[in-house]
Amino acid sequence: MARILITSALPYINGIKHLGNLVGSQLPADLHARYMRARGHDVMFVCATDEHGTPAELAAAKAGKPVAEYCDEMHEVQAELARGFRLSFDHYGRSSSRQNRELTQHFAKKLWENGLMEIRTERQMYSKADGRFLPDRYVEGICPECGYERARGDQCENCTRQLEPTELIEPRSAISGSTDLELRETRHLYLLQSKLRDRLRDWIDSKQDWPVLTTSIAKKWLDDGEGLQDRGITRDLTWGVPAQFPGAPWEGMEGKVFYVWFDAPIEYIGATAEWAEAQGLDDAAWRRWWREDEGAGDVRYIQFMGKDNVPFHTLSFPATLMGSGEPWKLVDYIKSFNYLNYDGGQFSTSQGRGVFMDQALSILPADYWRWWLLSHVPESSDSEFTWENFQASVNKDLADVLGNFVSRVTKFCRARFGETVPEGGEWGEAEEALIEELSRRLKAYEVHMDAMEIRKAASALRAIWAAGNEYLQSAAPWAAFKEDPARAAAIIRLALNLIPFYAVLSAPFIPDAAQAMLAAMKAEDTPWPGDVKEALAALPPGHAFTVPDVLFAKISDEQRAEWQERFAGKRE
RNA sequence: GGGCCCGUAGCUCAACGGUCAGAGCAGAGCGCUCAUAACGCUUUGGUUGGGGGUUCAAAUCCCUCCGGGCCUACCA
Repeated sequence: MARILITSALPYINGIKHLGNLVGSQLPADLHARYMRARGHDVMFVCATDEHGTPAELAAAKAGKPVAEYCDEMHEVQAELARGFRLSFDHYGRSSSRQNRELTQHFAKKLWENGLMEIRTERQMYSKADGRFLPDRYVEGICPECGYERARGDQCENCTRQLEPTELIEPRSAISGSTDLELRETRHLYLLQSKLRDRLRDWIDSKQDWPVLTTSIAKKWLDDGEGLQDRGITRDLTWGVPAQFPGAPWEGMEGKVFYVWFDAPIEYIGATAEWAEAQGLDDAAWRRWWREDEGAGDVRYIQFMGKDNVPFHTLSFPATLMGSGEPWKLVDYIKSFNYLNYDGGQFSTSQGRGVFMDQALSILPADYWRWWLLSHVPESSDSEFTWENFQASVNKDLADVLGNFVSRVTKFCRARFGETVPEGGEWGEAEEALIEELSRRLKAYEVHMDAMEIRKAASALRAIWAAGNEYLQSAAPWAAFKEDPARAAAIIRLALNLIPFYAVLSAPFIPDAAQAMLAAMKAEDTPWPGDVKEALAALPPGHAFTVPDVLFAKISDEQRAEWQERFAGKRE
């Protein structure tokens, strides 16, 4: 039994996420966690809401609430949606937790002691009307290059030129519109990543099995221009982890907080600590997942994230862990994803274009979305959601191939033999051939699932479902029943046994339907199949079952058209 | 400006430089009738964005053009 630590990129607290966000980290992470648990491994799967930073403060202000209260509410909303999508976190934490605050300050202390931080003075735009320093992109003005009137302080969207906020003509606050801005000096802690460049490069170079998408982004940052840059890791905000610790030697850091990108990944550890507390366990329980000197030596750590998150996970966070000088567990494998597009364009939170997690669950059960999203996950390049494709995939794969298989088998048996597994008859060549085929396909499925090749795994799973229909068609129990009822009984006994077999294999993708299949067959304790032949004899003659309700209803053309219209843009 | 990625059948996607470029869906034909008008079998369909080059051999490597996307470190 292996020990596997799985983390998904943290969803930002600010608002409900769309399906592109879901499929880019949390959903594939859940698939892997469920699969590994099913294979008997010891899994720790954590995620959390990422709650600090300027956007959270602004969103709270817009909602007219104190930021802490806003985060309390939004955390619960996101946690509920995660449950709705059946994301099987061992713990869904919060980056604003006590545990994360303590860990973040601990790492800062160690980095300072190890000479990897320093205080630098810089000048930054301050808005008197807003009473806050403005991050570059929160300063707007006229682009000095092209005259575009809504250029941001980091870059002009129109001509793509990179800018400094001070270059903008008639600069104003993007928050209030106020033009009462001034440059003020402010002091910040910098993480001296440049000192860790060689260690980071050696570490990246040792990861031969990482996808190019991951290593190329990391190397770009390591080698581009003057190489890896030092990063400011504090901000002039009130909401966040105070840039302090007892006895901190940082004069002038009072009232400042750590930058959200510094404390957010530390919350992976924090969430595990929160888990221990919630379970009533001591610190050793979580440290055995994270400290190589306290039991994490045999842990395999896998991170799931969108490609935009890669630099922080290949460089910044490892720099924090390495720089501490303590034996913290570094990631072993990073599974990163491209983007999911929506019907010819991008998902857009601001324009309400695309389907958001709450909306998705309001129109269809989680399994429909899970199946489509996972079987089309953007692994090798950006992929595309269209309603036509969604409807076709769900109707064909889930309703026709799998759902209808369960229906035809259970109903045939009920009509001819009653609601118990029939006895009599022998397995012959057709059954041996099926077992051989399923053994081969199961092996392929496991190989792809182990390798996190999700689309290939989905395809292999579908082929396993289809094999049941092929078998039934050629064995034709309805014809055999007229001549040789015992033969029909043998066929149906095998077909009934395929249902729990399918349920167990499918559970990582479609957990609710799998549960319904197992419940109908009264076989909730079915384990992952070792030997296919044995697995298909698990339900003995005389075993009672029930005919389940329709597992997957089809999506009609009318529904598809309505949803297509409803989610085209401009969310109310 | 710099860097990276992508472009393959009507659609969504596969293919270590090496058998006639594959699969699912859609389309066509046949079969079956247990089932959610479901299932099975057969089948149509591609000058791999254009052009050039390297090679015994190119979807794959190189150059170039066209089209689309991403990143560029203070949104996260």
